Amino acid sequence: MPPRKRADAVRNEQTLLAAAAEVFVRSGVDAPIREIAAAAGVGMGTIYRHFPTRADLVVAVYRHQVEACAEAGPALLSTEDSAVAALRKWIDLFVDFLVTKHGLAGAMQSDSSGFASLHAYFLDRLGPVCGSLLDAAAEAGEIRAGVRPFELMRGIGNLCIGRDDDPCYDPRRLIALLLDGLSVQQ
Amino acid sequence: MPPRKRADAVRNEQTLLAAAAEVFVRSGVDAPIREIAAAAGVGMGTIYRHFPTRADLVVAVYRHQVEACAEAGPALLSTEDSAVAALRKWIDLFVDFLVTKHGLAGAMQSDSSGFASLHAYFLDRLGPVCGSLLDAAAEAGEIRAGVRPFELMRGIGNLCIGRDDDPCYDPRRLIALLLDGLSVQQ
DNA sequence: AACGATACGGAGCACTGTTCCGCTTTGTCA
DNA sequence: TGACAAAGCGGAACAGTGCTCCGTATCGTT
Repeated sequence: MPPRKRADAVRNEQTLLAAAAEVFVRSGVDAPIREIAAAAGVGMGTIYRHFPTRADLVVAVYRHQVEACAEAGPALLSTEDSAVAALRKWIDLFVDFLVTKHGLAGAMQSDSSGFASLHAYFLDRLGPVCGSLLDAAAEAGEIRAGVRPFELMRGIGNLCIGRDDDPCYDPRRLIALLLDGLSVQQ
Repeated sequence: MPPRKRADAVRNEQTLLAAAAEVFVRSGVDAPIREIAAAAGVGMGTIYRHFPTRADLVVAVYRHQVEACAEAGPALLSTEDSAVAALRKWIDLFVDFLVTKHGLAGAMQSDSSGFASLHAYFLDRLGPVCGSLLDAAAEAGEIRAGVRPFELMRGIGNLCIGRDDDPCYDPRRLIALLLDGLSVQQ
């Protein structure tokens, strides 16, 4: 059995995951390793030790983000003033996460089978969370009922496609529109 | 009206197109500029003057290859011993060309409209050439009749997908099989 | 406290895209 | 033909990047 990991190693890994996620959102998944290292406040060697290839890092960030996103759902629901506010904040996190996700798809041209399993994991983990946020907001009468979580997630995902091509295209603006349309009415 | 191009400039452009095509086949469309320049026996500055961006170069090579491929059809038919030999050699050229084509698709993530028109050009120009080779071989009784050119081109194109991923995957071997199957029988 | 084992940092190397400018070749015009 | 702009060429030089390697620092254990 392998010896337990050193405390600083675990700490660095967490820091890296968080920093890389931020950098990916800001500069895309092709951001220079140096930039990620700087953001995390570690040396490049540290990154390469934890994540030998870029794909390793992206995958790890992906899983980490799925987890964070999943945990944020209930947390926001108990923190925010209204269910719809929680939903909005959650979707904000979700959009950040999609950047990594789309970058991942690009970084995985070869191993598309591994990607499929990650995608399944993503749906299983996040679908219920999104569902409970929707339910809460619907029960509170803040949005219309009957919106299916997978539908919404899929739609938001699609709105986020191709964001790099055109700096004038801001998915968040459209998503905001979508959410406004969700508000109960008619 | 712009002054006529200098003789050495046109010569260099042709040399470059031919050299780049070779290098693309050997090293992919992401081959270093230096490598292409060396293969063509010119300086890097020359490449950048003729083709400011990599996409420009790839597109130019693409058109050049389509043209060469189209002209090679009739030429092979009159040079080779049999129609089927001409067909085989032509398909060999065609496969080389597909490398550029697939690389092009990758290099054109953004401008997909331009890509579509190039693809149409490709079909219009090469379909009839392939058709006449097939007809000649069929008439000579060297292959079975009834194979549609677009079908064959499409099939070969698909066999060439994903060749970089796996060094063990050699599309030409499969294509040879396909051609053997084409030989008249039954 | 002492001492391996483990992990860290970042200088250094290799390779790449891209620019820029002195030099060469070409075409033209007297 | 010879001279002379203009057009074109080459490749050194710069900047940015991935990745390695090893001296140093930190950790956990005894």
